[in-house]
Amino acid sequence: MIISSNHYVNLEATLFSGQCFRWISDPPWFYGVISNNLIKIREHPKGIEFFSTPTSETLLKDKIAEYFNLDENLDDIYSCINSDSRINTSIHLFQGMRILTQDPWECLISFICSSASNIKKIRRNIDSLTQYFGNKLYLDQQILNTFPTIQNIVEIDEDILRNLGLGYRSKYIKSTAQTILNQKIKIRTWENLNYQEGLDQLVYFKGIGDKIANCILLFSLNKKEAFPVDRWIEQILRNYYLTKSENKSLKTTASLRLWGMNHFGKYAGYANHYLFHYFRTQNK
DNA sequence: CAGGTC
DNA sequence: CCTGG
Repeated sequence: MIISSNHYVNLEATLFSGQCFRWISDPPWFYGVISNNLIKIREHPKGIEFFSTPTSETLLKDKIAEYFNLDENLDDIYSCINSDSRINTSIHLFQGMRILTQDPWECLISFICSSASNIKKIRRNIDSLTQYFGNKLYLDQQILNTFPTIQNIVEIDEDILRNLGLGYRSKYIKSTAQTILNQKIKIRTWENLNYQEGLDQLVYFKGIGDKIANCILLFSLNKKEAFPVDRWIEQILRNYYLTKSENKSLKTTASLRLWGMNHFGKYAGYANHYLFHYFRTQNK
Protein backbone atom coordinates (compact mmCIF):
# COMPACT_ATOMS: atom_id res chain seq x y z
CA MET A 1 0.00 0.00 0.00
CA ILE A 2 1.13 3.51 -0.80
CA ILE A 3 0.87 6.36 1.67
CA SER A 4 1.36 9.78 0.18
CA SER A 5 3.47 12.42 1.83
CA ASN A 6 3.76 16.12 1.13
CA HIS A 7 7.53 15.88 1.50
CA TYR A 8 10.22 13.37 0.54
CA VAL A 9 10.77 10.62 3.12
CA ASN A 10 14.44 9.74 3.49
CA LEU A 11 14.16 6.21 4.88
CA GLU A 12 17.89 5.48 5.07
CA ALA A 13 18.65 8.60 7.13
CA THR A 14 15.49 8.26 9.20
CA LEU A 15 15.99 4.62 10.13
CA PHE A 16 19.78 4.61 10.53
CA SER A 17 20.48 7.89 12.27
CA GLY A 18 20.45 6.38 15.73
CA GLN A 19 16.89 7.08 16.86
CA CYS A 20 15.80 3.44 16.45
CA PHE A 21 17.84 0.28 16.53
CA ARG A 22 16.31 -2.65 14.76
CA TRP A 23 15.52 -1.90 11.16
CA ILE A 24 17.15 -4.04 8.48
CA SER A 25 18.18 -2.68 5.09
CA ASP A 26 17.75 -4.78 1.95
CA PRO A 27 17.66 -2.14 -0.78
CA PRO A 28 15.33 -0.78 -1.84
CA TRP A 29 13.39 -2.31 1.03
CA PHE A 30 13.63 -1.87 4.76
CA TYR A 31 12.24 -4.38 7.25
CA GLY A 32 11.19 -3.50 10.78
CA VAL A 33 8.56 -4.01 13.45
CA ILE A 34 5.78 -1.53 14.20
CA SER A 35 2.90 -2.36 16.55
CA ASN A 36 3.87 -6.05 16.66
CA ASN A 37 3.73 -6.27 12.87
CA LEU A 38 6.54 -6.97 10.48
CA ILE A 39 6.72 -4.06 8.06
CA LYS A 40 8.39 -3.99 4.65
CA ILE A 41 8.77 -0.47 3.36
CA ARG A 42 10.43 1.56 0.60
CA GLU A 43 10.45 5.06 -0.74
CA HIS A 44 7.89 5.86 -3.42
CA PRO A 45 7.60 8.91 -5.70
CA LYS A 46 4.40 9.83 -3.86
CA GLY A 47 5.65 9.01 -0.38
CA ILE A 48 6.20 5.50 0.92
CA GLU A 49 5.06 2.00 -0.01
CA PHE A 50 4.68 -0.73 2.59
CA PHE A 51 3.54 -4.29 3.24
CA SER A 52 2.63 -5.67 6.65
CA THR A 53 1.98 -8.94 8.42
CA PRO A 54 -0.03 -10.26 10.18
CA THR A 55 -2.28 -7.16 10.27
CA SER A 56 -3.54 -5.90 6.90
CA GLU A 57 -2.05 -2.80 5.27
CA THR A 58 -5.44 -1.10 5.39
CA LEU A 59 -5.70 -1.42 9.17
CA LEU A 60 -2.09 -0.41 9.71
CA LYS A 61 -1.93 2.57 7.38
CA ASP A 62 -2.65 5.24 9.99
CA LYS A 63 -0.20 3.70 12.41
CA ILE A 64 2.59 3.76 9.81
CA ALA A 65 1.81 7.38 8.93
CA GLU A 66 1.99 8.25 12.61
CA TYR A 67 5.26 6.35 13.09
CA PHE A 68 6.90 8.34 10.29
CA ASN A 69 5.12 11.58 11.20
CA LEU A 70 3.97 11.96 7.62
CA ASP A 71 1.56 14.80 8.31
CA GLU A 72 4.31 16.92 9.81
CA ASN A 73 5.35 19.85 7.60
CA LEU A 74 9.09 19.39 7.13
CA ASP A 75 9.53 22.64 5.20
CA ASP A 76 8.01 24.54 8.07
CA ILE A 77 10.31 22.77 10.51
CA TYR A 78 13.36 23.44 8.34
CA SER A 79 12.59 27.13 8.14
CA CYS A 80 12.27 27.23 11.93
CA ILE A 81 15.65 25.63 12.65
CA ASN A 82 17.73 26.66 9.62
CA SER A 83 19.53 29.51 11.33
CA ASP A 84 23.19 28.70 10.68
CA SER A 85 25.49 27.04 8.16
CA ARG A 86 25.91 23.74 10.01
CA ILE A 87 22.18 23.12 10.27
CA ASN A 88 21.79 24.23 6.66
CA THR A 89 24.43 21.78 5.45
CA SER A 90 22.89 18.95 7.42
CA ILE A 91 19.40 19.68 6.09
CA HIS A 92 20.76 19.53 2.53
CA LEU A 93 22.69 16.32 3.18
CA PHE A 94 19.80 14.51 4.87
CA GLN A 95 16.78 16.10 3.24
CA GLY A 96 13.69 14.15 4.28
CA MET A 97 15.09 12.66 7.50
CA ARG A 98 12.27 12.50 10.00
CA ILE A 99 11.96 12.09 13.72
CA LEU A 100 9.85 9.03 14.43
CA THR A 101 7.03 8.41 16.86
CA GLN A 102 8.08 5.04 18.24
CA ASP A 103 6.47 2.90 20.90
CA PRO A 104 7.43 4.54 24.24
CA TRP A 105 8.06 1.26 26.05
CA GLU A 106 10.42 -0.07 23.39
CA CYS A 107 12.07 3.33 23.11
CA LEU A 108 12.56 3.52 26.87
CA ILE A 109 14.24 0.12 27.14
CA SER A 110 16.30 0.78 24.00
CA PHE A 111 17.75 3.98 25.37
CA ILE A 112 18.47 2.49 28.77
CA CYS A 113 20.54 0.02 26.73
CA SER A 114 22.27 2.92 24.97
CA SER A 115 24.04 4.25 28.04
CA ALA A 116 27.83 4.33 27.58
CA SER A 117 27.45 2.04 24.60
CA ASN A 118 27.64 2.28 20.82
CA ILE A 119 25.17 1.65 18.01
CA LYS A 120 26.53 -1.76 17.12
CA LYS A 121 26.32 -3.00 20.67
CA ILE A 122 22.92 -1.41 21.30
CA ARG A 123 21.57 -3.15 18.21
CA ARG A 124 23.00 -6.47 19.35
CA ASN A 125 21.59 -6.09 22.87
CA ILE A 126 18.10 -5.19 21.68
CA ASP A 127 18.20 -7.90 19.05
CA SER A 128 19.00 -10.45 21.79
CA LEU A 129 16.13 -9.19 23.93
CA THR A 130 13.63 -9.59 21.09
CA GLN A 131 15.00 -12.95 19.94
CA TYR A 132 14.82 -14.51 23.37
CA PHE A 133 11.63 -12.93 24.68
CA GLY A 134 9.62 -11.76 21.68
CA ASN A 135 7.51 -13.62 19.13
CA LYS A 136 8.74 -14.39 15.66
CA LEU A 137 7.30 -12.65 12.60
CA TYR A 138 7.98 -13.80 9.04
CA LEU A 139 7.96 -11.94 5.73
CA ASP A 140 9.98 -12.83 2.61
CA GLN A 141 13.24 -14.25 3.93
CA GLN A 142 13.20 -12.02 6.99
CA ILE A 143 12.52 -13.13 10.55
CA LEU A 144 12.00 -10.35 13.06
CA ASN A 145 10.59 -10.45 16.55
CA THR A 146 8.05 -8.47 18.53
CA PHE A 147 9.44 -6.48 21.44
CA PRO A 148 9.09 -8.11 24.88
CA THR A 149 6.25 -6.77 27.01
CA ILE A 150 6.61 -5.19 30.45
CA GLN A 151 5.37 -8.46 31.91
CA ASN A 152 7.98 -10.39 29.89
CA ILE A 153 10.82 -8.28 31.28
CA VAL A 154 9.56 -8.55 34.86
CA GLU A 155 9.65 -12.33 34.56
CA ILE A 156 13.23 -12.44 33.26
CA ASP A 157 15.99 -12.97 35.82
CA GLU A 158 18.56 -10.18 35.97
CA ASP A 159 21.37 -12.70 35.49
CA ILE A 160 19.87 -13.75 32.17
CA LEU A 161 19.95 -10.15 30.98
CA ARG A 162 23.58 -9.92 32.10
CA ASN A 163 24.36 -13.08 30.14
CA LEU A 164 22.96 -11.36 27.05
CA GLY A 165 25.69 -8.76 27.46
CA LEU A 166 23.56 -5.95 28.87
CA GLY A 167 25.91 -5.45 31.81
CA TYR A 168 25.01 -2.95 34.55
CA ARG A 169 22.01 -1.83 32.46
CA SER A 170 20.28 -5.11 33.35
CA LYS A 171 19.22 -3.97 36.80
CA TYR A 172 17.85 -0.69 35.37
CA ILE A 173 15.82 -2.59 32.79
CA LYS A 174 14.44 -4.90 35.46
CA SER A 175 13.68 -2.19 37.99
CA THR A 176 11.99 0.03 35.39
CA ALA A 177 9.69 -2.79 34.29
CA GLN A 178 9.02 -3.76 37.90
CA THR A 179 8.21 -0.16 38.87
CA ILE A 180 5.82 0.30 35.95
CA LEU A 181 4.02 -2.92 36.88
CA ASN A 182 3.94 -2.38 40.65
CA GLN A 183 2.77 1.20 40.47
CA LYS A 184 0.37 0.47 37.62
CA ILE A 185 1.94 3.25 35.55
CA LYS A 186 0.03 3.68 32.29
CA ILE A 187 2.52 4.38 29.51
CA ARG A 188 -0.41 5.07 27.16
CA THR A 189 -1.15 8.24 29.09
CA TRP A 190 2.36 9.66 28.71
CA GLU A 191 1.54 11.15 25.32
CA ASN A 192 -0.83 13.55 27.10
CA LEU A 193 1.89 14.90 29.37
CA ASN A 194 3.63 18.14 28.51
CA TYR A 195 7.41 18.26 28.13
CA GLN A 196 8.24 18.95 31.77
CA GLU A 197 5.73 16.43 33.14
CA GLY A 198 7.13 13.80 30.79
CA LEU A 199 10.70 14.60 31.79
CA ASP A 200 9.82 14.35 35.49
CA GLN A 201 8.08 11.01 34.97
CA LEU A 202 10.98 9.55 32.98
CA VAL A 203 13.92 10.59 35.18
CA TYR A 204 12.01 9.03 38.06
CA PHE A 205 13.16 5.63 36.79
CA LYS A 206 16.61 4.40 37.77
CA GLY A 207 18.91 4.32 34.77
CA ILE A 208 17.17 7.23 33.03
CA GLY A 209 18.80 10.63 33.38
CA ASP A 210 18.40 13.88 31.47
CA LYS A 211 19.89 12.64 28.18
CA ILE A 212 17.96 9.38 27.89
CA ALA A 213 14.73 11.00 29.05
CA ASN A 214 15.05 13.58 26.28
CA CYS A 215 15.63 10.82 23.72
CA ILE A 216 12.43 9.10 24.82
CA LEU A 217 10.48 12.38 24.78
CA LEU A 218 11.77 13.20 21.30
CA PHE A 219 11.63 9.81 19.60
CA SER A 220 8.43 8.38 21.08
CA LEU A 221 6.37 11.04 22.85
CA ASN A 222 6.23 13.65 20.11
CA LYS A 223 8.11 16.33 22.04
CA LYS A 224 10.02 18.01 19.23
CA GLU A 225 11.45 20.61 21.62
CA ALA A 226 13.33 17.88 23.53
CA PHE A 227 17.10 18.23 23.21
CA PRO A 228 19.19 15.19 24.22
CA VAL A 229 22.74 16.18 25.11
CA ASP A 230 25.18 13.35 24.53
CA ARG A 231 28.93 13.56 23.98
CA TRP A 232 28.48 14.50 20.31
CA ILE A 233 26.00 17.28 20.92
CA GLU A 234 28.01 18.60 23.85
CA GLN A 235 31.12 18.87 21.65
CA ILE A 236 29.17 20.53 18.84
CA LEU A 237 27.67 23.08 21.20
CA ARG A 238 31.00 23.84 22.86
CA ASN A 239 32.96 24.05 19.61
CA TYR A 240 30.53 25.96 17.42
CA TYR A 241 27.78 27.60 19.44
CA LEU A 242 28.75 28.62 22.96
CA THR A 243 30.70 31.75 23.88
CA LYS A 244 33.78 31.45 26.06
CA SER A 245 31.86 32.43 29.15
CA GLU A 246 28.96 30.11 28.35
CA ASN A 247 31.46 27.28 27.90
CA LYS A 248 32.67 27.95 31.42
CA SER A 249 29.33 28.43 33.11
CA LEU A 250 27.35 25.59 31.45
CA LYS A 251 28.60 22.42 33.08
CA THR A 252 25.73 19.98 33.45
CA THR A 253 23.84 18.06 30.77
CA ALA A 254 20.63 19.77 31.84
CA SER A 255 22.09 23.26 31.55
CA LEU A 256 23.38 22.54 28.05
CA ARG A 257 20.01 21.04 27.15
CA LEU A 258 18.21 24.18 28.33
CA TRP A 259 20.58 26.32 26.27
CA GLY A 260 19.81 24.21 23.20
CA MET A 261 16.05 24.31 23.75
CA ASN A 262 16.19 28.08 24.15
CA HIS A 263 18.45 28.63 21.15
CA PHE A 264 16.71 26.35 18.65
CA GLY A 265 13.11 26.76 19.81
CA LYS A 266 10.09 24.50 19.46
CA TYR A 267 11.81 22.18 16.96
CA ALA A 268 15.09 22.00 18.89
CA GLY A 269 14.93 18.22 18.70
CA TYR A 270 15.02 18.33 14.91
CA ALA A 271 18.02 20.68 14.99
CA ASN A 272 19.64 18.35 17.50
CA HIS A 273 19.12 15.25 15.38
CA TYR A 274 20.28 16.85 12.13
CA LEU A 275 23.44 18.14 13.83
CA PHE A 276 24.01 14.82 15.53
CA HIS A 277 23.69 12.80 12.36
CA TYR A 278 25.74 15.26 10.31
CA PHE A 279 28.71 15.31 12.68
CA ARG A 280 28.57 11.61 13.37
CA THR A 281 28.70 10.71 9.68
CA GLN A 282 31.39 13.32 8.98
CA ASN A 283 33.77 12.01 11.59
CA LYS A 284 33.51 8.39 10.60
C1' DC B 1 37.02 5.28 26.21
C1' DA B 2 32.05 4.43 24.27
C1' DG B 3 25.45 8.13 22.18
C1' DG B 4 25.11 8.01 30.89
C1' DT B 5 23.65 7.33 35.47
C1' DC B 6 23.78 6.49 40.32
C1' DC C 1 29.61 0.22 36.86
C1' DC C 2 29.32 -4.20 32.30
C1' DT C 3 31.25 -5.13 28.07
C1' DG C 4 33.93 -4.93 23.90
C1' DG C 5 36.42 -2.67 19.87
